[in-house]
Amino acid sequence: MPTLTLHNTLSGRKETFNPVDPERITLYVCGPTVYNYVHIGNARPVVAFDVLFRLLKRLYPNVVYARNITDIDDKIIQAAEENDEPITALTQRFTVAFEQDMAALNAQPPTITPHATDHVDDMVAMIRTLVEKQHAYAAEGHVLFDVQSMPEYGRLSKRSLDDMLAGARVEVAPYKKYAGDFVLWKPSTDEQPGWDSPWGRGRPGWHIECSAMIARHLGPLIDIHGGGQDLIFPHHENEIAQGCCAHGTDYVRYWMHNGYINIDGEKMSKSLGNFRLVRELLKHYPGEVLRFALLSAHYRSPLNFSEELLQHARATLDSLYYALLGRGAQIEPEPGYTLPDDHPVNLALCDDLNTPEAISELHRIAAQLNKAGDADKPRLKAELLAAAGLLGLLTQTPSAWFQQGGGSDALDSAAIDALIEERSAAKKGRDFSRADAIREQLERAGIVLEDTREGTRWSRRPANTD
RNA sequence: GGCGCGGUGGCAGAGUGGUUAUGCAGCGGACUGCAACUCCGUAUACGCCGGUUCGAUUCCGACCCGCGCCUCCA
Repeated sequence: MPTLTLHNTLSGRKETFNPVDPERITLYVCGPTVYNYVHIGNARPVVAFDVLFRLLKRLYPNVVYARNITDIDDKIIQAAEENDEPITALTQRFTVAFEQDMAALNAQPPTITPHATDHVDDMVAMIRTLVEKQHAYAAEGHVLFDVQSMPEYGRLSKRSLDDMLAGARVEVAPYKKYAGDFVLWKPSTDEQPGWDSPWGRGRPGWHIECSAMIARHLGPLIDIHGGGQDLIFPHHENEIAQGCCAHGTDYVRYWMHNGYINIDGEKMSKSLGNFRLVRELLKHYPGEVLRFALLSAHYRSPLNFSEELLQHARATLDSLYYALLGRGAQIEPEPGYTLPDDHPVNLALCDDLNTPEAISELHRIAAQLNKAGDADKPRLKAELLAAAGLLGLLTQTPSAWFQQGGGSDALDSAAIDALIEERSAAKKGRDFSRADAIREQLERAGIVLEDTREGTRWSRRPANTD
């Protein structure tokens, strides 16, 4: 079995992965707050950690992957108010939308999808423990975590308390003992959603849900916790504080954080308003193109998101699907093929998810397949499919890939086939001007023809490819 | 101000103490009725200055530039 190395934010370097229990690998990734459709930046961790999930399942017999749904939050309350809609209707709507969007990106569902509102009791219990252990205190209906009670606080984000407060831009609430203390529980007004607690009716702070749900479903100490770099501080730092202080143990062995998606060199974010919704992008590009684009750079690097990136991703997938399609008779992949452990794609992914390296290996296999004699093609096709499958790519049949799309006004395949037949007859009679006229006619409708030894085949070219 | 990350050929993007990343685009060929696909060949690189070394894009130090975080954010 190849060695899996992962970049750990705690140490700032790649480390060999040593699980707490090889019989039960535990992975947690921060999921969405469901008050809107998700943007492509939200999709990056989902796709990156989906590759990790697939890889871990290859390496270990039992992998438990949890990704939460944050369905209680002040932004949700505000959005529901603006829509004049019950909170649960709003959160259910966007939870379903999120799951649809991620499925379109070929991301496998996690093993567990815990919802924050199903775990308020767990959160209250955990907060109570923190108060008992004197890591938290109640003040004016709030409960706050006392960061000064934890000497290690700041270890993940590599900051001292003094450094953090030096640049603080936020007003300090009067009920805080110390400016860096963060909210575990806050009071609700009668209009706001709330739950009963020892500190009165209220609702949880943002960070406590992940700690409580991890403890409930995965245990006090887990193997891997992932998310975007912007969660390192404060969210994950505070999770560590809650988890370590409540359980008296370590919290997470390996912290993994993906880089940002940029637009024109600037971070894409909800607050800057320069985001691209996955749902919108899916109207113009197949989900696999978005997935490929997200995997074309290493997960920790910034990724500049642009039309050009997506066009390139589509063209590259075209070329890989061409290799699967072949140029003559259809090739059946060798049955029962399994990717060897020392396969370059497997090794690339085991090296901290080096997806660009893995993709370059896909090109190498595709080139071999294009050149191979008939005897070698089934094995190479099976190899390409298995290697790409580890990345969640090339999961469609080539003809489905090339013929997908086409709006309601597009030619149906029967009409296309009829024109192709007419063109073939014209070619046979050496009437090339008629044959070319049909090629041009179809081209205007977004259909590209290719002549092969086995006959003519067609594919849809998106109108926005220029 | 504090802390962190990064600067690779026209573009995207890996990697390495000494021999080709890879893809796209370019150039030259082969194939093709036209085309597409494919194949063969080919040019272009490691921000700047020092240091260590037989040898540095790769290690160390300074500098320049860009980006991010410092309690909304994937």
